[in-house]
Amino acid sequence: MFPIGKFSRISRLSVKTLRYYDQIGLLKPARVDPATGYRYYELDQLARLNRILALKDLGLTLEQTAVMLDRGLTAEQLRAMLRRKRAELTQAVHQTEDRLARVDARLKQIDLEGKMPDYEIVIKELPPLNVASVRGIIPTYPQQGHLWDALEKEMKKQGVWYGGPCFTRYLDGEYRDHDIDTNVCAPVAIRCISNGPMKVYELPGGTLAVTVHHGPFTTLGSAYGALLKWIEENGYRIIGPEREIYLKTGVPLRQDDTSYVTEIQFPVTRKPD
Amino acid sequence: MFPIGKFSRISRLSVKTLRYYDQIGLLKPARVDPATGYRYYELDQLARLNRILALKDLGLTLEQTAVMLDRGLTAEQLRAMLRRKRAELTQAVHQTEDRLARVDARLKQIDLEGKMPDYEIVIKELPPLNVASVRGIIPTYPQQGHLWDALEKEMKKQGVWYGGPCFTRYLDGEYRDHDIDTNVCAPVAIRCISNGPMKVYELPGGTLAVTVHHGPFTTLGSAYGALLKWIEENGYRIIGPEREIYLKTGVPLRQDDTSYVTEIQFPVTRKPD
DNA sequence: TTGCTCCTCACGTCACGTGAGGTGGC
DNA sequence: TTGCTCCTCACGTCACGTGAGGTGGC
Repeated sequence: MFPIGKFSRISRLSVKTLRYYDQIGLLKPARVDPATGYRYYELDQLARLNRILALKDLGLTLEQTAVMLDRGLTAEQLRAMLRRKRAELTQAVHQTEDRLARVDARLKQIDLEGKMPDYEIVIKELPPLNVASVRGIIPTYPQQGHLWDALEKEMKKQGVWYGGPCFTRYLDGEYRDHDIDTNVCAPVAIRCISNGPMKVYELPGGTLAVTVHHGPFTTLGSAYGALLKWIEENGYRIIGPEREIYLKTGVPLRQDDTSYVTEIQFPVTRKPD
Repeated sequence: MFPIGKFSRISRLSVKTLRYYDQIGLLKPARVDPATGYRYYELDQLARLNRILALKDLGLTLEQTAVMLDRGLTAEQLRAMLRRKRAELTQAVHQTEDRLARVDARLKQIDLEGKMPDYEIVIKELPPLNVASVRGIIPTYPQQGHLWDALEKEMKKQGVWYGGPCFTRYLDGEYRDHDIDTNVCAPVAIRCISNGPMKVYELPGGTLAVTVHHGPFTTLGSAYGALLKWIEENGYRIIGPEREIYLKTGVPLRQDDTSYVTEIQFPVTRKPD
């Protein structure tokens, strides 16, 4: 019978850890002196302790470890648990590798430009979104006013309110400086219906690479440039039309208003390695 | 000016998160109503928020993020910070991959044998250890009694006490069944000196693959087998003589006492990928 | 007035580590 | 008696999430 200190030296676990394992019922001492509360362990308990450490080492939580040790698991349950762990770990490896790639991209950029980037890019998961929208071909980017007018008119007619900031989607799938296939959108509650040029549908959710541009529309190009470069350098691939979200604009709309705020979103997916 | 709920929807961060960032001073609202405590944010703050998320995304803690944003860091400091992060992440990837390999080894084993292994193997880091020891060539493993006698005699003469369980090291570096180069050791406090056959020295610390055998010395072989198999399968390499630690023995020593407990340790290192 | 939004505690998470303050055993 | 070991709280960690209980604004 070893008091906790000796058993700690034998097992090379801290006394605190042994007490904690006692507390959560993972490894109870063989005997506890009822008068003093002293814990006494047997060498036999090293077997269980080693099993605990081995499972912990595989990445199981202490609770999962307790379950595995105390409910006699079948080989099949064991396999299932380990397979789940395997999937988790594989994903963790990928996530960390992605992160590493982003750190590397930062380092490279600092070496080139000696400073933090002008645009911060973030990956976000967005839920699906119900929108009312109007689609049309516009001669140049600034000339989309009539699409907005048509959308607003129909929304007013149906008495529908905006459920968030409006945005435009560019559907060509490549950069064009004229005759651009454009889709102006307003988030709405679900109770409005397609009518005339206005279509109501659900935009699917998913993974988006996002940045925010503070400044006039005339300099939006640099935000696009930074975002596209980032997507390329970090091993993502664009899988759908981008969205340009007008977080702050004004009436009348001016192309060179420096107080405007615009968010750009590209749906992306990781390139396979 | 947006109250916290609207700003939450724009930034796609939870209200709780925004309040938390306020609390730790990472992102204060542009204005707080002194009467109601209501928080109000400006769109301008999205710039800082995105910078925060981007740095968090690289794996910095919120505290490190705050440091980077608030102390104007030089490009050099920035680089240093990111390099440290890089090293951390690289190590994390390796650790997770190792873990994955261990889970795979388990799965394979379950497929083969349909159960948990008889021996649990754990990797441990041990500190250096001062030992008194006697070395000699013994005809077979059980015949090491005279080495122990010599060690005990000299320790008694110097009045030295055992500082932990005794152990044997086998120095041949390969398996032999006769004429084994053997080193019997007792941990001691530092204040004893080499004399005659007894040598005092410091055993270096390091990484060891460890298992515990519960049973007689006659079946120690299966513990060795399991441990060596594990080392092979998990991509480690043996880099020194193993230690056989006698956690529980008896007087007189019996080869077939089933209550004995013995720990086996192999110094190892990861094989390079 | 009714909902909705906002507020501030307080507690939980995970696997322990770090004291503080006190007692038992040789 | 002096050290050493052991004990039990209580609190901290990290980045929030989850209520409870209450108030402000339209």
